[in-house]
Amino acid sequence: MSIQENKFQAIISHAKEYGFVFQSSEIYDGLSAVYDYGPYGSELKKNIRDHWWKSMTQLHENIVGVDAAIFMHPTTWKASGHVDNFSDPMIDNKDSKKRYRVDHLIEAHADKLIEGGKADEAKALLDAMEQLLGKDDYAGLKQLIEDNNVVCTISGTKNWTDIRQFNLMFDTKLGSVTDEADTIYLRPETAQGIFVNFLNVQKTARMKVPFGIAQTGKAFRNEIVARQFIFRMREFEQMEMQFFVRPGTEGEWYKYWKEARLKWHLELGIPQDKYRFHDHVKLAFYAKEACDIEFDFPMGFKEVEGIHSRTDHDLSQHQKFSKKKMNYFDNDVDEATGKPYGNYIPYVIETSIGLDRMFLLIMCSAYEEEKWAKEDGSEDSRVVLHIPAKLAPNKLAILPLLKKDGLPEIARELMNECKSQFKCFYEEKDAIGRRYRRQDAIGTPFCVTIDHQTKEDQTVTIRYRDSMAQERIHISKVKELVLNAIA
RNA sequence: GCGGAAGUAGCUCAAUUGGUAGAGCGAUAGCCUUCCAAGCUAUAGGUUGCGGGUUCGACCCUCGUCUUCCGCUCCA
Repeated sequence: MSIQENKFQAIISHAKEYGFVFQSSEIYDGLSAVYDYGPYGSELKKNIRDHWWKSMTQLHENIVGVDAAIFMHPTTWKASGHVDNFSDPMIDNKDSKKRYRVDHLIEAHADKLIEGGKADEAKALLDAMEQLLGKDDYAGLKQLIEDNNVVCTISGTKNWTDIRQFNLMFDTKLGSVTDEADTIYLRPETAQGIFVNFLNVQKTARMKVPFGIAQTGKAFRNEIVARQFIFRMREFEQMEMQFFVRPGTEGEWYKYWKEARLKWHLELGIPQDKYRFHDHVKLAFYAKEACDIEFDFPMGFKEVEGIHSRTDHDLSQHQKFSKKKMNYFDNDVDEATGKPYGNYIPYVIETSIGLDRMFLLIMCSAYEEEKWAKEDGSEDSRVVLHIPAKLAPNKLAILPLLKKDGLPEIARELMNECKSQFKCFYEEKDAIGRRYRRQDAIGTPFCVTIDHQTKEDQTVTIRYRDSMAQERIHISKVKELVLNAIA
């Protein structure tokens, strides 16, 4: 195992040990690829979400939010393409370990038959396949594969597993009487909740193109292999913003958001060399341009965020399936014609970031094991999370040096003054150094210590997490100092 | 999903060819302490992942199962 993988394991252990992330339902042996956030994890996650939300909606006058339901009308997913594109029967060859889509496998075999001059057999095979696929008869399909001696191109054997359905989407029943219930899906992406509300939002918030709609929320995907901790989960949270633009301007807006989103990451103080763009070469059929922002995780560069130029595909699809006009009337004057741009379906630039991946990014970026020599020559060490102050679960730890002589009372006063402004942590137990270490381990950027001198001149020691430096400041300056750091 | 490895206290690990589990750290409650972990005392915490089998007796042998890790496979 490499050093990098060891570091990843250490981060996962640390996340559990200090109440950031637990495996779901751990007392029942866990649920694969599902995780829970603990006390500090839920704070950090909320802080990341809030920071993103604020940077989108508060700092952009032309972006507003929605909070669409997880349940959506089933037709939504027909329109989006998720029903048809992500529910394929799959089969594995046990010898080569290669997995095939059943239809691809049989079609490839039919092609070979045609090459061999057996067009009739090929047609019969494909017809039989269509029939069985239509009935979802997997046993029949497997029989068909075996009867026709379909072999794996790699191993050359026909040692097949049973056919399994791969469904990207989870389904459930709406309605209390199951018999009469319709199948509905847990959304596999939040974006469609924005698209179906496009006109509601545009009209009620009186938005003019170009404008954006932001949303954070849970999404659900059945992953074939879901590993790597919270990087790939079955239940996860997205932070998406769909930006609606006039057709023809999508290129410049794509460029704008590509730069703006990277800037958002860098402003958190994370080094630029940990990031890179990955421009998609193979584009989805509806996309004009697409790229990922990748981060250098311990397991390599991986996607954190995607920026996609999606044309008018989604809105057009919803117009087609819902039979409701998705037009926007643009009153701005086109200089070329001297007339308003008029009616059109806007094009969309999407920015989509995984909240859980951003959480992992922060943890990986922040985690450090430090070692140094003390004055007496012995070795000292600590584990510290250099979480950006504005995202840290606790902002300030308030620590009376001794739990007597009136020091706790002064500390409590400071606590009461600060706790409505930002998250504080109070502790009077154990040696001061140990208390500092505990706060380092959960990423608290500031500790303040109240001692006897505080009683004389109202100064306290403020201790900085990253440098471990200490300085004395007046107790009345503490709140301001922290507020400035997290603004 | 396939193959390999592993599962003992919150964590890291012990337990002599099978004789019904211990330590350190951590936690909690005190004590002592005037500014960077590892001072003192006490307490809590384990049907040895779970379920069968062999045996007088299983943490140890065996089968199944679950979970995790590694490799492969899949991934709008």
